[in-house]
Amino acid sequence: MSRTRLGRDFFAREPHVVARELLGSILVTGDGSDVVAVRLTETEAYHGATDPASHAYRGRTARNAVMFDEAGHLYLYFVYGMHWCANIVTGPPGEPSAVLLRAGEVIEGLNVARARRPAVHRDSQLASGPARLAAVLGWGDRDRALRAYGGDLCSAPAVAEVFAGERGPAAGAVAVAVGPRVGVAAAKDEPLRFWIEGDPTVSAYRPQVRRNRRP
DNA sequence: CCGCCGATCCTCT
DNA sequence: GAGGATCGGCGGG
Repeated sequence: MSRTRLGRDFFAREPHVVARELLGSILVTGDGSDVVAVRLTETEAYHGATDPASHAYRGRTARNAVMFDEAGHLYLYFVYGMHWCANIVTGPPGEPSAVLLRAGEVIEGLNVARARRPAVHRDSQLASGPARLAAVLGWGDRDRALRAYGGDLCSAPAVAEVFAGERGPAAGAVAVAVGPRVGVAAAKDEPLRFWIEGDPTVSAYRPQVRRNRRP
């Protein structure tokens, strides 16, 4: 079966538009016996320099430089000292916007995915969260992530391998739900998180909580 | 099922 | 120094 690859034009639009239309599309990594394909079921939009929750809010740095680059680039962001999250740069051109890939359904390479997520009991939980999704795709630890990007995580080399899906909102096949983003303290009530209504692979909602650290 | 908590480390203040 | 775009384990109801 041949799949239509999403190109730069698809990604070079407002992040909330891309985030919504990305639902149901298929992200593929690996080759040969390593192939894993995920149908995206949950995304979040980050609106460039005007969005206080965006990593580009305080201007360009070495770490967020890729967000100022061309739309379509997939990059990994290291969070909480141990997890990686996959994002795709979006437009409009000149604005450092991005879409965070929050969850998906593994539709190819189930055994590879299970091996990368040994603690999981139900397949619907394999990629039901941004760091879980990244792990399933092979970017769950530092070595793998570095290998995937040739040592420079902040400048992904190419347009992400994302293909149009048949079970997405574009085909009218699913209902899209919208709500607040997860895990962000700033602008936390903005409805910029999109997911496929009723899909079991969507992550459980965890409202942002501020916690005291140990003394 | 729900809520709390520790782990872990890099970046920017 | 502080504080994350998180996850999984544990304890209680």
